[in-house]
Amino acid sequence: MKSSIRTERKKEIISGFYELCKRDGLENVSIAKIGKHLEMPPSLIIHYFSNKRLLVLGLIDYILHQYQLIYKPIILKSEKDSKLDPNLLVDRLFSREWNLLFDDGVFFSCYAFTFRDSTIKNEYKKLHLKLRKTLKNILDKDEVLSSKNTELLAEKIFVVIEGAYYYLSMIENPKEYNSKLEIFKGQVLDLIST
Amino acid sequence: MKSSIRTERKKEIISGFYELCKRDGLENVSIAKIGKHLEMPPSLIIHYFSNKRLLVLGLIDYILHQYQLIYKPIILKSEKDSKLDPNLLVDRLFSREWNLLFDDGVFFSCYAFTFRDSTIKNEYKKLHLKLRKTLKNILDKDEVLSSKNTELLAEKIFVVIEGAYYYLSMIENPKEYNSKLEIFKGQVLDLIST
DNA sequence: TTGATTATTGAATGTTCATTCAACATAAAT
DNA sequence: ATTTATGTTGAATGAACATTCAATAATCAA
Repeated sequence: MKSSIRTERKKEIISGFYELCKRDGLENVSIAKIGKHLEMPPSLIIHYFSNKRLLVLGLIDYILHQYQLIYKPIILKSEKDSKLDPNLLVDRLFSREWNLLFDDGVFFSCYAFTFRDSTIKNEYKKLHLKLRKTLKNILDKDEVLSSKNTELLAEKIFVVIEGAYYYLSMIENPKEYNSKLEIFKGQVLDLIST
Repeated sequence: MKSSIRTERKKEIISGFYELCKRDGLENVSIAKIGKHLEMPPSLIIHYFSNKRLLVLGLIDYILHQYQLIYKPIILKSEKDSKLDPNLLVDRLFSREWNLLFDDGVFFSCYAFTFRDSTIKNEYKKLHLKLRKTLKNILDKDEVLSSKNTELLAEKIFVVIEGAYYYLSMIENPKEYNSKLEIFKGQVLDLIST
């Protein structure tokens, strides 16, 4: 199929774009650089993404997709089990897997676009809403919790996760990282159990 | 004094740089554009900041300084009062003043630099540490709280504030904004009172 | 096999970029 | 008054930029 070449190439370009952003920063990556990195002429990149704005939109799409993947194992786990194990849930919510899925620097650079592009802002919002709903569904499985306001609870848990993500991404020392991590995990467990 | 001209000019340039970042995004601001905006030749900008990296460092310095200003009224208030009023503290911690002090887009663009520049990362960390200490000092004023682990408490409060800042910056609808804000305020009050 | 569509190339476009430089202007120090 | 340091200007540099275009190659549908 011809369209698969197109799809594959687009993926390849975005992935190369992402790698260079990781290395050099979003503001230092040009179409020419991506071309050199992937050994293809810049005109081919323009052929698939007709201008740089669309290329950036493609990158943001990629980042948001990766972002979603963090929650996939949590969803799968909760589908299997009938009962909620709070400790396991919290472990997964705070797993370091996101560090493997996408680079923090690229993430925040993309997030910054949110403030000047309402299309991008809405994509971020849509994703956040979806993730909170997922968490609410997981919480609703628990007999004790389901009698409470799980929507509110999900909101409170999320703000800790997001704060922790921002905060922990600054810390390099593994010991310090883990001690902070335990604090935030405890904070979420307190929310669930009270 | 001659050095005051230098200081004033440097301030003027950073402030113009900041304004353009707000409007066009950090990645779209050039030295030439700043020059046009301030009606001065690009060579004068290079005269004060010898290259673009130093210019960006100047901007980050400015942003971090503004960031700090958010906490100034809280510190002043706590110096005056001998007793802690939790509601007032929370109101001030979540005041919308930061929106006046600096633009979210510029803030996150600068934050993204953290991941590729350890000098910048350390500046951010230093500031965070300082702010947490400030909060701990305020909490220690309270007789009841001072018997608890206020350092831990400050950590937990901060992660909610940082998460809320990230989260709320995406929400434009004032009604939605305020309802979320109340949730997070309540979350911090629960931390203080339990 | 032919014709149409898509993939790929490389050269060319004009613009903007950060930075340098030499010249001149202003103010401070002697 | 003269020297010295700093402020300011505008022109010039070459590199890098996004994007266009015409030409060729590969793949598909008929």
